[in-house]
Amino acid sequence: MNRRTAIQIDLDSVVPAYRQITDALRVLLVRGTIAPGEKLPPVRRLAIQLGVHFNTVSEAYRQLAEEGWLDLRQGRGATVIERGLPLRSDPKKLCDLRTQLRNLVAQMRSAGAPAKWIAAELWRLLEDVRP
Amino acid sequence: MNRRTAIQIDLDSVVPAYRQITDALRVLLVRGTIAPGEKLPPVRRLAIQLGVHFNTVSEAYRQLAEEGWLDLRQGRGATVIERGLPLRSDPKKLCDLRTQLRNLVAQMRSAGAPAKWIAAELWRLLEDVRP
Amino acid sequence: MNRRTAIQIDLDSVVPAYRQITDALRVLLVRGTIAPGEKLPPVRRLAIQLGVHFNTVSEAYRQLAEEGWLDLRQGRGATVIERGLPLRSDPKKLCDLRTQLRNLVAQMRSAGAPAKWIAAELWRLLEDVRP
Amino acid sequence: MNRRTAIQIDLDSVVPAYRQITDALRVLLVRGTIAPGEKLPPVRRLAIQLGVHFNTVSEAYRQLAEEGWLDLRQGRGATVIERGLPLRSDPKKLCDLRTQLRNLVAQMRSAGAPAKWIAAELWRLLEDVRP
DNA sequence: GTGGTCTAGACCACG
DNA sequence: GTGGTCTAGACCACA
Repeated sequence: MNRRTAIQIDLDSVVPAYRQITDALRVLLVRGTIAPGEKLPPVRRLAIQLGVHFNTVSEAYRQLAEEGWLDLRQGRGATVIERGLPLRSDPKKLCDLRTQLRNLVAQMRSAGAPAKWIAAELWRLLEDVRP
Repeated sequence: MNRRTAIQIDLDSVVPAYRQITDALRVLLVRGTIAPGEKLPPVRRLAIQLGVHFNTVSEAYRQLAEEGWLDLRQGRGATVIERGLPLRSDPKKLCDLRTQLRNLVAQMRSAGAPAKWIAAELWRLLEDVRP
Repeated sequence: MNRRTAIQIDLDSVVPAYRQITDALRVLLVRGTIAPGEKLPPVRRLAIQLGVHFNTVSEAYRQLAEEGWLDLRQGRGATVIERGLPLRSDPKKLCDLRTQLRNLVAQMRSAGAPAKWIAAELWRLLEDVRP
Repeated sequence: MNRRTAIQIDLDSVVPAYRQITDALRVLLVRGTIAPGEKLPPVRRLAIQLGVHFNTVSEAYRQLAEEGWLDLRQGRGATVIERGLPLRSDPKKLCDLRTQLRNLVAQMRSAGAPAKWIAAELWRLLEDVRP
């Protein structure tokens, strides 16, 4: 994990630290910036880098392991699992995420974002993620 | 509020009831299904319909009032404010929502959704909202 | 929860406190000593009674809720769910428990327990549980 | 140790490897499948067979030696000790194992196992062990 | 006043 | 030296 994959978190945010870490790493994983076979830094090291308790990083890793991104074992570190996208599809979760997307779009519109702007944002995100 | 604008909530969901109500109403407001000038049902009536405490509905209305959708003066019920989209733009909030969108897209990809599917979903949502 | 259902835990045991609580309560639930519809004491009160942190009790309740014994909601306490035995059967878990039983019996034999003694113990347990 | 006494472990299990080995061997020892006077395979050979570090196997052997099953003197391999069942009885340990049995039975009932099924399982295990 | 979340710290398990 | 467990304490969400 080098400069290319550095992540940053905001301890003053209402979003819990562990979730910020999970989210940041998931983006890097989806995008392929962190490739299968690579090892993530040890929980304690990353914790020091980010200025958080190691349990906070640990929780983030555990969640990504549950999502099928990491192989996480005692004494063996955290390794990114080899697998191609699309991963195993989880219909129930997808339905839930679709609802979240609907609500998020409504919030964006409510906050004054034009439909065009939202569409443009999404294009950027999907291109980012495509390869 | 008639059949067209009926909303439904799931009391067993992990999403708190008041947020389900806020979200559902916001979608209807953004879409224009509930038009400016209309009155929302009285807190107590909607509460009974949904099977929740009236404080729960009250909280939902308050939040929508804060977002600029409702006029909530004492004893006069909740009236949808007259205003055209786009509303006042809130850059800080938009930035935050953009981050949420990024993470949501990563989660969808992580859950096995093809990029095309995500794009199609968003299309539907934006068209739904335009007219 | 009265004298009949009082439980006791040993803080010096190698078995974690939360598991001792889960185990003790599960026995009472299986046996029917704590009946469906009853309310368990609030986490904080039981915690004080047992001399542990409320999170410890909380974890125990959560686990029992996952097993389908409790309805556990914010602000509404912990209520024993109405349902008849046998509950929904979980084959994978049962297979795992069978393996555990096999190993436990081997350990008992290894510790010097005659086969007859083990059988007698089990009879007592099953009779206890039957109604 | 031949085909009859081959053991298998699951490296993906939550149960640590060394415990799987201890448990599997103890069952064979209690059952008499591995007889007194026999030699267990050398630590390194078994480790390779099972795909684990030899320390893992070593730990398993040590534990069985503590339980009085193996003679483990340096350079002479692991020999099964001559002794008849019942072995020296350890009341304190038995009490603990009885508690474990009680909790295991409750878990089985909780997972949907009928009392009859549990009894049948135990029968099989005890008969298996008797001869 | 209920249960729940998040983070912290001491200690353990495993390789 | 790796990740993991258990308990604690401050604070939050909900009714």
